[in-house]
Amino acid sequence: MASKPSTEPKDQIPPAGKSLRADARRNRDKLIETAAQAFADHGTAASLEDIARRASVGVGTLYRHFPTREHLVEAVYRHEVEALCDAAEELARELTSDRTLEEWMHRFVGYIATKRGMGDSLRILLNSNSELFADSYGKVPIVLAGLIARAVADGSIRADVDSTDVLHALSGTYSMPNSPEWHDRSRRLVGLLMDGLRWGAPKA
Amino acid sequence: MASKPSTEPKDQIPPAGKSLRADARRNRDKLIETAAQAFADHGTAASLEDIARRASVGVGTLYRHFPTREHLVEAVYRHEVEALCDAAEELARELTSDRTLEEWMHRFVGYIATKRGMGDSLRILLNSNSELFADSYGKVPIVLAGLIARAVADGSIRADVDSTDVLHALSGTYSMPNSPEWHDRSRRLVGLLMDGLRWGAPKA
DNA sequence: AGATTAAACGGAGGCGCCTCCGTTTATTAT
DNA sequence: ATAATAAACGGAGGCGCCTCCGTTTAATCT
Repeated sequence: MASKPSTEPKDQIPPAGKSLRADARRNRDKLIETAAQAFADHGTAASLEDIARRASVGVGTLYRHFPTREHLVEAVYRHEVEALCDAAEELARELTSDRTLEEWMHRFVGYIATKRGMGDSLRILLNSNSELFADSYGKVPIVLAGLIARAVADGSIRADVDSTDVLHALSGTYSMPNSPEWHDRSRRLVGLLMDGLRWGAPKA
Repeated sequence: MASKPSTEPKDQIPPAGKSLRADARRNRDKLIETAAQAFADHGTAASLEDIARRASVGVGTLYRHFPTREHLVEAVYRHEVEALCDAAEELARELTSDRTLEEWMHRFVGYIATKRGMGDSLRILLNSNSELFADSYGKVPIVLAGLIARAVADGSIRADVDSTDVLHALSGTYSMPNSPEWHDRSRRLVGLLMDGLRWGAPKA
C-alpha cells in the first residue's frame, strides 16, 4: 500500500491552521498538552523524544508539526495564554464578579510560574517575534481590565482602581525566587490584593 | 594496572597553563590546530568528535582540555591572534620594512576571513568576555603601529599616516561578501593601501 | 634501572537530535 | 459500500554530545 509514483510530496510544511485531518489535530493537541507539562517540569530543554513518547506519538510526527524546538515552545505559549484568557468567561458564568476576579488572578499567577521555567527560550522568542507578544500577551491586560470593570460595576470592589497597577503587582511574582513557599507567597499576594480592592467597596 | 584507592581524582579541571605533561601539551596543541582548520571549513558548529578524530585523540581528551565548545573556540581564537602578532617580528627579520608591512597586512586580512566563518559563536564570546578581547585583539593595533613606524623611520613610506586609519581600511574586508573573488579583492585592497603609503615617501 | 604514582588517555555507552521513507488511515469520489 | 489517493504516521538509523572509568604513560623517587 505504498511507494506509488504520487504527484507531489506535500509533506514537510507545518500548517497549524484549521483544515487538519482529524488524527493530525488530535496528535497536535496532545503534543502541545504534553509539551506544556514537560516544559514546566524540566524547562525548555526537555527532551523532544521524551515528549513524543509521552504523547504516544512518533518523533516524526512531532517534527512534522513543529520543525524546531522554538516552534513547539511558541505553540505551547500561545495555547496557554489563550486558555488563560478563555477561563475568564467560564469563571464568570459560575462565580460572583469579585470571586471571578480573584480566581482568575490566581490562575494568572500560576501561569507566570510556568513561564519562569521556560524563561530561557521564551525571552529570545519574545524579543525576536514581537508579533507573538502582541497577539497573545496583549489580550491579558484587556481581560483583566474587563474583569475589574465588571466587579466595579456591581459594587463588589472599589471604583478607584487602575487595572494596570494590579497587573504590575501580579507580575512581581515573576521575579520571586522559586522556593517551596512560592505557592503560598503568591496565594497571599493575591489575597492581599483582593482585600485592598474590596476595602470600602459600595457593597461592603 | 588500575583501580587502586588513590588519594584524590585530580581529573576534570582544565589547566591550560604551562606545567602540562609532555603528552598533554602535545595533544592540546594538535587539538587547537585541528580545530582551527575545522572551524574555518565548517564554522563553529563543526563536529567535536570529528575534530578529536582528525587530531588522533579520543573525545575524552578533547573534553578534558576544553570542557565546552566555547572553551575550544576561545583557545583557537587566542592562538591565532598570537600567531598573527608574532609573525610581525619574524617577517621583519627577512624582509624590508615596507614589504614586511605589506605581507603582514595580507596575513591580517586572511585572518579576518577565518573569523567570518566563526562569526556566530565568536561574537557572543567577545561580548561576554571582554577580557579576551582586550588581551589578544588589543595587541593588533600596537603591532600594526609598530610596523608602520618602522617603515616611516627608514623612509619607505610617507610620514603622515595614522595607523588607526589603516586598520579601519583593512577591517572593511570583514563585511565583504565571501564570493570566490574575495581573495583577489582583499589582495587588491592591500596593494592599493601600500601604493598610497609609498606615494611620496622620501625613499621613492 | 626499576618501582611507584598520579596525570592523562581514549572509547564505549547512553542519550538526544533530526531525517527519510515505507506503511497506515481519513477523506473523497464513485 | 468500495476503491482510490493524498495526508499523516512512526520509528529505525545515522550522527553528535558528553561522561565515566578502566588502562596507559610520563615523571619522580630509590
